[in-house]
Amino acid sequence: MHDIRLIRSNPDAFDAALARRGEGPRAQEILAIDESRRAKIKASEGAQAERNAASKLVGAAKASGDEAEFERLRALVASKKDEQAALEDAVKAEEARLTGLLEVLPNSPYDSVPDGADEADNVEINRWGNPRNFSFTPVEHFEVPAAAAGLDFETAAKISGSRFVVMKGAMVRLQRALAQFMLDTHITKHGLTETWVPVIVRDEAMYGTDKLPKFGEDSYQTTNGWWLIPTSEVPLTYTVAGDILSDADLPIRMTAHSQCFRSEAGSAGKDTTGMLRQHQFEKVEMVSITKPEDSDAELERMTKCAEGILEALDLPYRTVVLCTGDMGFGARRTHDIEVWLPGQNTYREISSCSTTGDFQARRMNARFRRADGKPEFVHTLNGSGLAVGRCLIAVVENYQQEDGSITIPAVLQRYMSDAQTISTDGQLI
RNA sequence: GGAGGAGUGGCAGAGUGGUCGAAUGCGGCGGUCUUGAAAACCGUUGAGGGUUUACGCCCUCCGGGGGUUCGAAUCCCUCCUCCUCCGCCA
Repeated sequence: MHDIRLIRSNPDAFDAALARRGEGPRAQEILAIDESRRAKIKASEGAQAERNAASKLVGAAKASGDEAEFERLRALVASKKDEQAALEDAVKAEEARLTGLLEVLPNSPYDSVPDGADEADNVEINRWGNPRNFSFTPVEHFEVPAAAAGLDFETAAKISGSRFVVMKGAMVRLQRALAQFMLDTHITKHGLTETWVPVIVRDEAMYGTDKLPKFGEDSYQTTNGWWLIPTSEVPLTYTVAGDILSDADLPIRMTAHSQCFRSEAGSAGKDTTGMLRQHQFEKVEMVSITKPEDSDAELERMTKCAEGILEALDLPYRTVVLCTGDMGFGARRTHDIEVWLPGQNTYREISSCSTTGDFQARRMNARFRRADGKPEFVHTLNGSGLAVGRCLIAVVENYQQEDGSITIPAVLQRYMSDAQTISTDGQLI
């Protein structure tokens, strides 16, 4: 949510930021409503003050036995009450209009974010590792025999439909190993606190993390109105909703491993083969809550945490800063990490780390207090560390062998009974 | 699922129709005392909004929403949350 005072104090900057995200100017319209809203607040409060004053005199008139005065004041209070009620309704209507406008406007990008229309305009800021030289033509993950032995899309379709998978044997073991390795690394090396959260949440949590009202169709809702989380960013970030934290509590750094659910509305026909884009997938998420002055450094730190996982797995990647046109709704700056997929002969997104500044904090009223200071909004950041399913794909494709087997990355072997290979028929050896 | 009970300031906890944004205690902050600290004593200490150059003034908030009343923390309705007991259950 945008800060109305900021818009008031610099409407041109607000519109300029919107323009960078491809939105038309809105400041004039917003400020007109704001002005009308404030005028109505003034009128409403004035009527309320008069009502309060008269109301105080009623008791005194009654006590002194002045029945005429008592009745006169009573009538006055009653009329002021009606007047005030009408004015207050007008205030609420204006506030609803204002909120309705603001809550669907995307966050303002930082100056450091490159302008651009789509992913073609993203700017690479880091590249690590060299894609392996294959003595054969590498194939996609679902075509690698050792992986194909454990991936069953037909059965998944029978149970649930398209964009689901049933995994068996070594594949699931590998996925579990990856998640464990990511969590353990974040906990022991990166200092994040492992957190376990609900995957079913209320409206408020979705709204507070800017998934509602605009992106409801991207997520699933239960019949009683709860939402299946599209990412554990939602429950993790919402842990601090409504709180006034002490500055000594910050930063808060959390990590969670959870199932994520996405309807993938609008991506029909995209990535339909394999398990790159699923309705249900696993993700290890990182969320940080910081003081405003610390969030830029925290984004760098978080990005490094995610990159560290890929480096430990010896998977080549590049990191890009998303341009204004490719950035998500709530982000001020986003780093995407793209892992090399030899089967697709390209880099594909495996992590996205964003700072929202105080955008989410305003929506969920998450604040902190410095010694002797007034409450201030925290900054919130979120990032994948990493998408487990996509990491599984990356391991399969990068570690595939000519005979159809898969070599297990060294750091994962201890999670897989010290096996070194997944054989062509899907056995650990 | 059934039956009860409860949600008040950072925390604990009074307040059951007006003088209550709210006693008291703890905690925090400032001060007196002290070489320093502790103790004791004194003072101070919620949030949001409107308005003002500013000092300040005004409005709202006692879990959320609605209602009764001249007047609501207090009465009524409703929702949410927590607790206790029973039932069921991973």
